[in-house]
Amino acid sequence: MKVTKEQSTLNKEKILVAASKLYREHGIDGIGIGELSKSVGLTHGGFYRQFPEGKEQLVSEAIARTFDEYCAHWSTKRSAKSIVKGYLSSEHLQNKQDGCPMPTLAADVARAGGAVSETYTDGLRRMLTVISEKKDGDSDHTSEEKAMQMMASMAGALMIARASSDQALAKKFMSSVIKLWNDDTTTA
Amino acid sequence: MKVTKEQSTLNKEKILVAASKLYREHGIDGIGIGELSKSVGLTHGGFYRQFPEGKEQLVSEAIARTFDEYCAHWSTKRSAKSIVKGYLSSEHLQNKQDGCPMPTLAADVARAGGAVSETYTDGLRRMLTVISEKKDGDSDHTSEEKAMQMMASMAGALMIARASSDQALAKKFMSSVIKLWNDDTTTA
DNA sequence: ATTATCTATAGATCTATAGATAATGC
DNA sequence: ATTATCTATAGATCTATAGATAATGC
Repeated sequence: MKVTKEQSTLNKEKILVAASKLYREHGIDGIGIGELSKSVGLTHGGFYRQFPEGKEQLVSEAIARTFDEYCAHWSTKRSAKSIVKGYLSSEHLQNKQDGCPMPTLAADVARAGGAVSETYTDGLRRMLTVISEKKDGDSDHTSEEKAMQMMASMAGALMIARASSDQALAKKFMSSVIKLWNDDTTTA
Repeated sequence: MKVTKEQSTLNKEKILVAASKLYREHGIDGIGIGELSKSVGLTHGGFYRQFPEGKEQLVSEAIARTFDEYCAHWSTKRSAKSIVKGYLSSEHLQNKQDGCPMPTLAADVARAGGAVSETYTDGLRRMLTVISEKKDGDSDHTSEEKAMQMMASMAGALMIARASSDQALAKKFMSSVIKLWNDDTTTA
């Protein structure tokens, strides 16, 4: 039953990766410790050795991982505009589990508060930093204010689009925000 | 035990009003039939006569009510800009239970799908209509595209602000979007 | 007689813990 | 000897249903 320390670390990794995806897909309350453990081939009893503080610890660590991953994805993009275009794509619309943690988890985090909210806030700051390092018009960086406007409008549009049962309406919300930043001429 | 038909209708109203508020505050999975019934002084057994199709019916009807209420609130505002200002206020930030159903419920609805998503989509369309009837610069109405951009950016900013444990960061997200629409000079 | 509500309960969850097990790592 | 995991279980939920109750409304 006992496994090597290396395997044990690997098991914790597997739990975090699975949690990160499953929380984005089904919400923080949508997945229990039992189902999560089973999804990586473990039982739920052993979970509490890996996460002695229980579910809140798991959620915090999984959210930190999710922002790591998502910031790394943005880092590969050349400009803020290309981030917006990729964000508001039908690929991202249909794929919650590997997508941005804002439209999927922000409401859950607002309800959870505590350590979860602090980890999340740290992730938001990291996302802002990534955008602010992108070029914007003449400037070699994007202002914090504009980065915030972009994040809010992208996250809102994708979240609304996912809630809509009307695909045409969903696409209109997404393309309206793409257009907002394509037609934009300010360099704040 | 049996009450008058009038009282019975009133009881259903009370359940819907309570559900509308509690869902915005705690999420759709955050309140059970038992707790909801108790909050209006009923037991959960009688719930299924009022809502024969169960929780999904309740959620759909409660969401329709929420949009009714929220659209009525917007209708009292003079301009699209005044809607934005009221939306991104600390009052709205702190008061989920009477606030807009986009930042609180859109992610839950995306997960729920089905009839809930259809009711929600209808509500989104009604919100668009209310904004589009507001003046915008020279024009006596606001374009659908601009209404969508406003809704997405407002909903995103408020949702992110509520998830943030840093109040200063929360306010910055909100004021960035207020500024986006105050500095705006286009009339699409 | 009809029916709105209540009581009681079934069957599935959920988080968390206790103690057993068995392999690692000293 | 230590410890990562498993088994079993406690105690709280959750949605939903069956049948009892008692007041309405014919």
